[in-house]
Amino acid sequence: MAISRKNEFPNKNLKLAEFAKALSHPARVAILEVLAKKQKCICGDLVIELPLAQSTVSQHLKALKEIGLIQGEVDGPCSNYCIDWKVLEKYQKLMSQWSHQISKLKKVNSG
Amino acid sequence: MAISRKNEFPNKNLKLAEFAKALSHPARVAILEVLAKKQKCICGDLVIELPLAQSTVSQHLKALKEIGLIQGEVDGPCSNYCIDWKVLEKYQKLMSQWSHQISKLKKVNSG
DNA sequence: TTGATTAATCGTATAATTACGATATACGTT
DNA sequence: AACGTATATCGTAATTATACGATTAATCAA
Repeated sequence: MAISRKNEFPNKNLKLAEFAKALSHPARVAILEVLAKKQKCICGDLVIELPLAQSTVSQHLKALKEIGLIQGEVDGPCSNYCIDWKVLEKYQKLMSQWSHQISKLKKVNSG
Repeated sequence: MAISRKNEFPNKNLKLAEFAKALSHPARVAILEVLAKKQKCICGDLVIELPLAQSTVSQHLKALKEIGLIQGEVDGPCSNYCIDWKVLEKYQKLMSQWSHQISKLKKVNSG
């Protein structure tokens, strides 16, 4: 992809894009839904629910963890995953504010 | 990426992921912002505003066009781009509903 | 201690994304 | 007709993402 130019964009855009990227695969959307429903669960539960191999699910979990949307605590041989609501809500607010900002500009222009 | 498994996920998740993917690069977020502000503009205007080559901007425009978020109409040697508000608002609603759905599950579990 | 279970990581293959320059195409102007 | 302008597309390179099997590591049970 040659050298990335992402850093030359404003930080707010970067943050929004980061969140969007986390949701840009249906598996990660599904993982967040399952975690929200079950409050917490282990990787194996997700492997049962999703049409993906264990290693692939683990990879998606890692991606969600890396931007802070979920946390994993070791519990014996398992890892209990759960949503970090504070972080998720921060990103959701960012997305919702962006949506409103965009929509407001529409009204300004058409009015 | 081997064979994609995306089609094995529910359609609602696919649609959300599709929208998220469109916003997963800060350049595309910025393009939508500029289009919202200016109501419509040509590719050259965006090239001035963004730290990217003309061909790269054109590629991002194509991606946004392919999922229907923007439209482009030929106007002489230029192309006038504008947001398709109906489509954008449909996606925004999907995102907002998903956010609420997730947050509601949090309350159910913690209450 | 041996064996079973769970999940993270490694290695790897393939595909998609991002970026740019160069070219092609289309239109307007002179 | 010839030239300039605007942009889409092509070709290409580098990077990142997605997917899986195999291995490793860690824990628990017998």
